[in-house]
Amino acid sequence: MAEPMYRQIADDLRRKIEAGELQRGGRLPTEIDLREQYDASRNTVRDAIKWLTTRGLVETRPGQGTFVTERITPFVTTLTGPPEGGDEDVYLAEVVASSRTPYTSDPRVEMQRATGNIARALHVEDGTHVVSRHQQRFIDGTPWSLQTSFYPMTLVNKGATELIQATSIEGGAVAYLAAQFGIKQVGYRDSIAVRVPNESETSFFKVPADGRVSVFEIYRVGFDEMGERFRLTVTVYPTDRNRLVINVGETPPVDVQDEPS
Amino acid sequence: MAEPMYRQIADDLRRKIEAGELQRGGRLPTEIDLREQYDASRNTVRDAIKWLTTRGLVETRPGQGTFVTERITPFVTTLTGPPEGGDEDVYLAEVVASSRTPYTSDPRVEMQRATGNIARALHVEDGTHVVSRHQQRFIDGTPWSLQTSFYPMTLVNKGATELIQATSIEGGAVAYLAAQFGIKQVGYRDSIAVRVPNESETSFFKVPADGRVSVFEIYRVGFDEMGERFRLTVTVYPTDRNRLVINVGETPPVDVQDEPS
DNA sequence: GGGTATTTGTCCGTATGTATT
DNA sequence: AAATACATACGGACAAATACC
Repeated sequence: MAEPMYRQIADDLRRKIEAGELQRGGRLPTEIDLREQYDASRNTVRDAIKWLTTRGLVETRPGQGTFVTERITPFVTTLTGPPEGGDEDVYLAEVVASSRTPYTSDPRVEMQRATGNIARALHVEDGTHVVSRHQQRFIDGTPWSLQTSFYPMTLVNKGATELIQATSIEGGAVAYLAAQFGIKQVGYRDSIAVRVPNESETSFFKVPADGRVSVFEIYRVGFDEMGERFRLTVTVYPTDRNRLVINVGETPPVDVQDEPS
Repeated sequence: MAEPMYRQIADDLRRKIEAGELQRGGRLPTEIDLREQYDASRNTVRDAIKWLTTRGLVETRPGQGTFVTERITPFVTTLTGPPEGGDEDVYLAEVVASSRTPYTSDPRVEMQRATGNIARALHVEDGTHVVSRHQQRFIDGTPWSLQTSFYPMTLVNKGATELIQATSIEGGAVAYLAAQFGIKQVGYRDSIAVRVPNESETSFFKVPADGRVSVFEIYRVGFDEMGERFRLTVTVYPTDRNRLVINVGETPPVDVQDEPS
């Protein structure tokens, strides 16, 4: 018995799913039925289902059954854009171009002390005062991303008071800082990691609480003309419904069939 | 009883881990000990451990025990580079710069027919003949990425016979095509997704077979001066040991403390 | 190398709770 | 309210991997 029984059951079910014997979105036999079908105990059948669940092949719904997961048509986010641009405008342009309806919540603004990653990314001392602006973004009503931007409090002291208003900044904060204070963004750097979502993220994105859907965590640091870091934006996207795109050099426009499936 | 018992146990253990009561890399009490400690059954304790395992907080080793996972110092891959550059040289430069030792296997070369994603990405008909070159890459002996490049067979017919040699191409395939055949890469596009690794990937990367560590899958399409797609490179990186970086505009060099942890 | 103790992995059966139809 | 289906929890038995003597 090289393979444990629950793995054999899982592999057989996976084969049936991939062969199309079990349709996308379709319901699997109940645990009791599978128990008889494979001559195993219900717990062993559940182990097999759990194995498939971890791999995102099926999902269970109490009272209803176990279902083959449907493929989500991914939303595409392009990370490369004009160096002087903020994130908001790029985001809006893309979403509108794909004829979807975006919605961004009003920001929750907080005064904080930068610690750990935040301080390191902004190149400030641990404990430095910063403004954080946190927003939720939706597309067609689906929760899409959580975004938090951090600005050194020194910008506010210099008069950039819009940063501490709990309303969206017309045209975006980056354009506001450029137009009003001459702080022009000449470049930015993104650092992309993948991690398990925390509790508030799972509840906002409505992903299963068992941590099998991970999230992209993107740190974007903006540089001004002196090479100083004047903002940090941390954006979190669920990996199950998002795809990131990067263009370098001369690239023709994306067309529909470019999307891998 | 809002929270199930196994969640309460898991939360308590997580708290102890995050508070430092259980050290990184340290061993948890045995399942039997935890069973007595929390006055639960061994299976319930195991459910709690499974919950923590899915979130990457602990890992189990048969015959040894359950351990708090250690943080892996991530390797950083910069996706933005010179538009005319291949991937190999950039990769080598980065690895050498961080004083690590890279190793790339000789390629496994196959003649294939492009289907599905491959055909779509190259903008060729389904079933078109292509050359695939598959390589394994290591850093300091650790498996780091799996890479497969696809080239239309028409390039070989035009004389680019190095593509079908099962040896590394000196200076990289992109430079070879530019120097010998005038096929200059003027830009490329990366499309980044996250998915669960398949069986050969879990075994190569030595990640747990239960699918809780996912992988980056990056499709890189190269464009020539006519805007045509002449190569596709698919690279897979485990997300637990890799971080991707993108630079746009003018960005100062990375320094050590930039690394989020 | 072999044997033994320890520890996690697999599998069973059963009972009860909770969500949905 | 009743039926259905998955979720939680218990206890027990044996297997497999590892460490240690």
